[in-house]
Amino acid sequence: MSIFGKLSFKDQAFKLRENAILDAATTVLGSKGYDLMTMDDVAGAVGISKPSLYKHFKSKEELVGETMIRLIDGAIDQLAQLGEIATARGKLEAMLEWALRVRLEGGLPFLPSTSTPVREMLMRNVKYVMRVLKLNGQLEKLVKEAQKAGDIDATLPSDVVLYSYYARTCDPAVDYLQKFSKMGNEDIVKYMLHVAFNGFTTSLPLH
Amino acid sequence: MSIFGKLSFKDQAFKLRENAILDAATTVLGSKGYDLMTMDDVAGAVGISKPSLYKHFKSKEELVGETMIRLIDGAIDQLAQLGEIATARGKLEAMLEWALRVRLEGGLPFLPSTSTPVREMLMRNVKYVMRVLKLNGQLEKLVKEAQKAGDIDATLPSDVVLYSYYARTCDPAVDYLQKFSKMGNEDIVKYMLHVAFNGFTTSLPLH
DNA sequence: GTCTATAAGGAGATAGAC
DNA sequence: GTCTATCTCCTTATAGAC
Repeated sequence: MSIFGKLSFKDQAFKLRENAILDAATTVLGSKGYDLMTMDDVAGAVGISKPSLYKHFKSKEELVGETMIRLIDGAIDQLAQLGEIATARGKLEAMLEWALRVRLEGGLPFLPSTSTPVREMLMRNVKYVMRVLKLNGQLEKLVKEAQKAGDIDATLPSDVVLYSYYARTCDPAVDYLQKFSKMGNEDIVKYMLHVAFNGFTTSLPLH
Repeated sequence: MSIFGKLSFKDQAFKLRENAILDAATTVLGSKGYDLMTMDDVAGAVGISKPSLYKHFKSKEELVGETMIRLIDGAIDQLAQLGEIATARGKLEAMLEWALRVRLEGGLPFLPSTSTPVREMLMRNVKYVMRVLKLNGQLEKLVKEAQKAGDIDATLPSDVVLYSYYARTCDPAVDYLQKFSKMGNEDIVKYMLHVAFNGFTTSLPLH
C-alpha cells in the first residue's frame, strides 16, 4: 500500500471518527439541549478523551454548528429525492413527515428553536446560515407554489406558513404524545401531519 | 401601630418584593431560558444582592418553580373570567389569544417545552404539577366539549388536540415573525390563531 | 493523535459582619 | 434581612508527555 493510499485511509478513518462524534453530539443534543451538553458527554459517548475531541472540533460552538449543518444537509438531500412527488403541497407534506420520523427515532429537530442565545450563536456561523438559507429558499418556493395551486391557504403570508412549518418539525406535542400517550410513532406522525395542515377544526371533505 | 399591624405591613412588603423577584425572573427566563439564567441576573434585575435573593427562594429550582406557578395561576384566573363566552371553542380561542399576547408583551410561554431536563425539574415540583393538572383538566374538558359540539375535529384524540394546543402557546414561529417580518403584534396573533385552528390548508367558508 | 493533568473562569450557594 | 467576600464544584479549553 502506497503512502498516498495510507494517507487516504487515514483520512477515511478520520472522517469516520468525525461522523461518530457528530452522531454522539446529535444524541446528547437531542436529550439535554445545547446548554447542558458538555464536551465530556460527547467525548464519553464516542469513547475518546476530551483533548482528542478538541483535535476534531476546536470549540463547542463549532461542534454544534457542524452537527446542525449535517442535519440541514440531510434535509436538503431528502428534498432532492422527492422528485417523483408531483405537487408542491405533496412535497411539503413528505418533508414534514420525514422530519417528524427523524425526530421520533432519536434525531434532532431542525430548529434550535429552543433558546435565543443558541439561535444567535448559530446565526454567527456563516456556513450554517448559508445552508439554512438554501433550504429555506427551496421550501419557500414550494410554499408559494402550493399557494398558487390552491393547496395552501393563499390568504396567509408565506412567512407565516413557512415559520409555522418549521415550528411543526420541532413541535413539543410530539414529545408529550410519545411520553404520555400509548400511541405508536406511526399514529403520532399521522396526527401531527393532520393537525399541521388542517388545524383543530373539523375539516370538511373536499369533494 | 400595633406589633401585629407592623408585622402585617412587613409581610406585605415581603410579598411585594417577592413579586418583584418573580417579575424579574420571568423577564430573564423569557430572554435567556432556564439554563443561562443566573441568580446574579435575577438579583441584579431586582436590585438586590444574591444572598437576599436566597432568603426568598432557597434555590434556583424553587425560584423558577414559583415563577411558573404564578404563570399557570394567571392562566387559570384568565380562564375563570371567560364566563361570558358561550362556546367551548370560543373559550379555547380566547385563551390561546391571551397566551400569545402575554408572550408578545415579553411574558413567558406556558410550556417549559424547551428542554427535557427543565421539564423534568418542574415535574418534580409537586405544587407546580398540581396547578398544571388543574389547568389541564379544565382545558381538556373544553376540548371534549368543543368536539362534541362539532367545533373541533372529533376524529382527533383529545390528547393530540390538547398537547398541540399547548404547543401553539409557545410556537417559535411567533419569535421569528416578531423578529423577521414587519408584522405588528395584532397581525401575528391573528395569523397564529388562524393557523392553529385551520392549519395551512385553504379553509372553505362554512356557509 | 492520543492520553493525564491542569489552568481559567463561571455559577450556585453560604458565612459572617452590620 | 441585607450586604461583601468566599467556598466549591463544574465546564471549557489547553499544556505537555508518550
